[in-house]
Amino acid sequence: MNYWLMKSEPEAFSIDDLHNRPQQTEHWDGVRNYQARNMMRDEMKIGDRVFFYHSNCDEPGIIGIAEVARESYPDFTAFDPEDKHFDPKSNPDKPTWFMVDVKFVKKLSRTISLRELKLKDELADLALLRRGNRLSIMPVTAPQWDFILGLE
DNA sequence: GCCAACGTTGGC
DNA sequence: GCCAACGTTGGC
Repeated sequence: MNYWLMKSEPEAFSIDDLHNRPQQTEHWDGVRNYQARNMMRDEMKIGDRVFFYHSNCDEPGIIGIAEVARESYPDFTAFDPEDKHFDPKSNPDKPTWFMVDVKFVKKLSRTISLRELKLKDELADLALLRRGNRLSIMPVTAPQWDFILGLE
């Protein structure tokens, strides 16, 4: 099993939004970065665990846990000219962009803030904390995952 | 292939 | 709102 961290701006899509979806599941559309796409397309497997991270908000940090509920398939929002994430260069016969479905698992008892994560020597190599990392999807190692859960 | 200009992310 | 750190685009 692999572990991941996925960022979302709560004003756009929060963990409560995920919780309120039918089957508590939603497709993770709109990723338009090749590194993040490759992780979804090639590496994210059913049952993989995901830290749900709220970015661009009052208290950026890990707010809950989700899991991969469906493995990669074409991100259809790329084909819709009305969609914010429309990509005129992508086409359904040879899709450029992929997504997975994620399912709500639980909210943490408290937000583990970015500020707190930065203080921990054990997380020095966490992708989230590496300088300048703006990827919206990042891998988490098993030891990092366990350590972070231990902070709750 | 180089690189300047531009757009986006996201913490602060 | 500011701005650093990117990734992308496009002229050459």
